[in-house]
Amino acid sequence: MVMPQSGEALPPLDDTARAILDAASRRFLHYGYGKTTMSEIAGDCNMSTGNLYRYFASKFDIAEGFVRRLRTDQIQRLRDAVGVSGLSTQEKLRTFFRTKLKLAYDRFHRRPKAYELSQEILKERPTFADEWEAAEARVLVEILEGGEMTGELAVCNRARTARILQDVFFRFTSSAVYYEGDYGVLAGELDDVMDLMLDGFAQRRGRDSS
Amino acid sequence: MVMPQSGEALPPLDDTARAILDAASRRFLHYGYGKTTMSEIAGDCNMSTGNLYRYFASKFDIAEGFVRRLRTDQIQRLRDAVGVSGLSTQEKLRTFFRTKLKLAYDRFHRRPKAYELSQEILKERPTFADEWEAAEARVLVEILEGGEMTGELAVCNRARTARILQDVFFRFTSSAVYYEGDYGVLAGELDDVMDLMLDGFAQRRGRDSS
DNA sequence: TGATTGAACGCTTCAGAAAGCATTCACGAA
DNA sequence: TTCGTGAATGCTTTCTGAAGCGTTCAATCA
Repeated sequence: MVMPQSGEALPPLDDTARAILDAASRRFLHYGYGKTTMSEIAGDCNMSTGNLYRYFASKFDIAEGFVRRLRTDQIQRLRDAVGVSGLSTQEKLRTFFRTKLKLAYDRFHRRPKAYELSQEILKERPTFADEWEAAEARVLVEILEGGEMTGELAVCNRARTARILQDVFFRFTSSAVYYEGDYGVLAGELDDVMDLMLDGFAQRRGRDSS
Repeated sequence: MVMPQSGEALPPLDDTARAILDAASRRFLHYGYGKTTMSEIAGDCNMSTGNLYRYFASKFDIAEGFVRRLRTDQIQRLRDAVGVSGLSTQEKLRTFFRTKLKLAYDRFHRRPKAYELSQEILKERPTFADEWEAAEARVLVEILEGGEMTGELAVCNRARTARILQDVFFRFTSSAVYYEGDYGVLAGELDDVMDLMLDGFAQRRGRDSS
């Protein structure tokens, strides 16, 4: 088996690798990263510590694998949320960011260990963080594309527009806010921002078509 | 003399209090909060440590005083920047946030100790942080008022709009970004966001006047 | 009476020793 | 050749006692 390198895109996981990740995930969720030891993970899988290193380059990489799953799941949920039929492009954009806020807020309050670990990994591995942002941007670009096809939107540069959207809603995906903020208030502010945003798009469409 | 309580709005400072704050500021800037001792501050002012507590309730309150000065200065700079004559309302809004980004970015890189201390105090004293946000919002509200008077803008709720603006540009005032981000890139993204924002306002004005 | 002092108190930080843990590697089993 | 082991290694965290520092207060000064 090829030793996986840090940060590289993983091929579909081995059974053993998956077992390791499962065991580690359980422990990370209950006790957190710091309070989980490699021996414990190995013990849960009935193997020795040394063998873990045949499947993951380091403990931190196991954690990255854990977060990668969360991330994949989250992107999928976002896709599902905006994929329901009958949504206009504007509704899709709103749903996207509402859902993202809700998922982040819930995870922050209901699975603090998972949230904390995500933040840690995203901070230590900028590449990985970029990967996630890019994956989200891809979903946004698809929404924008859909909007252009139906004529609901006129966007000159989709990737750039996606980036702008991510900038604009940054506050609602930034942990600092979750400590204090009541969810309802946050969601309300998000809607206000979205309204202004959409008016901006409307203005641009109007200008282009004139 | 009345013992000042933590967090309360300070009356214009006593000469002695100002001397303490001056001495403390010098030390905070050079050595940081942690490496500055109360004896050193007292020594610089030719007084005993005990006497410091007649003017400030705690070391942390001295630091708050220090940050309060920075904040006041920053608000003044923002006012100056948007106050130059001949600026349209849209240019004022752009200037406001460009200036804010520039000030924060510069302080982060040129006076890291001051930046760090600001962050710390703002985190520990939510009330104080709110005060700052409110002061900024006041400047924004004034800009918006000006825009309404000249008919450049149509805003239904000024305070709320100011809040939306603060939300939208949150990313550019959030420290996480300064580590990595090149200033030019950040400023460019800020402009992109501002363009969309202003289009949103334009759309609303158009809709109202129709 | 109001301002100031500096020693005393107890919490926090720090240095150095001890323990624990991530990681490696030489070796064995399938 | 692949998978797996578990003791050895050395980095990191934890522990503990001592030093340092913020804070208080009874006493002194003007």
